Amino acid sequence: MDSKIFNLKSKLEVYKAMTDGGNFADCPVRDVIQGISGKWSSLLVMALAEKPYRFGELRRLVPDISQRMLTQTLHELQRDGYVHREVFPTKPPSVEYSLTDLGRSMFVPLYQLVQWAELNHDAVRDARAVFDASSRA
Amino acid sequence: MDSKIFNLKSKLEVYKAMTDGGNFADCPVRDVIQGISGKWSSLLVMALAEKPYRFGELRRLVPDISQRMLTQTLHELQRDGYVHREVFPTKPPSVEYSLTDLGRSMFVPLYQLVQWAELNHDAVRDARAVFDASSRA
DNA sequence: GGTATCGGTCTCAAAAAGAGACCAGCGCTA
DNA sequence: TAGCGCTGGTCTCTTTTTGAGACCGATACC
Repeated sequence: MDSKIFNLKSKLEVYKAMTDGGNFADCPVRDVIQGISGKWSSLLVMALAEKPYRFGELRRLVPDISQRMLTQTLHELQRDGYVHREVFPTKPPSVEYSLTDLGRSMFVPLYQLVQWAELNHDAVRDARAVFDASSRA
Repeated sequence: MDSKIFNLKSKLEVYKAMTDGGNFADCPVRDVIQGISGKWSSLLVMALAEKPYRFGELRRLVPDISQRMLTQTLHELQRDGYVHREVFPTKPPSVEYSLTDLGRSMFVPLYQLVQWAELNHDAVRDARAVFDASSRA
């Protein structure tokens, strides 16, 4: 455990949490963050924050997700406790996905980040344009 | 453009923003979110929020990132305008990475999310344990 | 002359994701 | 009654992404 992070006397307690006091690999905060930073996770949470959706509805709502990844991402979100899955015994059976209390709680800071993205996507797009122009030169 | 999202009359403006009014594939907000939701992006931003770091320092600070992914992720963060890369003409040349104003601005909501993760990783761990136990049964 | 540091790139293998066929069970319709 | 579609998935195959590690030139140190 010869990590440098303790010697730095960082004032960012959360950063220390994210590194588990020097242990970057098996860190709980990184574990949680990586669970919600998947390619489709945040989008599905944003969708389900509005109202519960059924499997097929989500598939039509997000046309560019494969059925395989929709199943898998919902499964992960359910495993981590963000999403509740309920099967209704209709014919054919329908499955409804909804946010749990934990999911709604996580939605609050996620919403902040998405708001930031909405306010700043022009800046990011401009930065990319500048970068691409200067690297072509 | 026969998306269902407009018919839903969602009250979540940000969700509409994330879906670009029904266009899920080419949406600016999704574009920005996906740029910062990579496996290593948030961790590197958290590290650089503390202070600037050099390439080798980051590599030692995050031992489980490959040199290839460190290069690539820093490159993407620089392209999106979050990170500034400065080369110092020492022998051998050293390269310092630091957050830009845009990066520090994005750090604010990211920090909120990481704080949430720190406060709730027990709940997530418990949810996983319950889920795994019930799926083995 | 050998070895180490710097910040990378290159190649190859492994893992993850995407595309699309396929499934059972039921309702509808021709 | 034969066909077709809808449900929520799984299975297989291909393509993309990631990881592991060798290699690089220039320089400093011993």
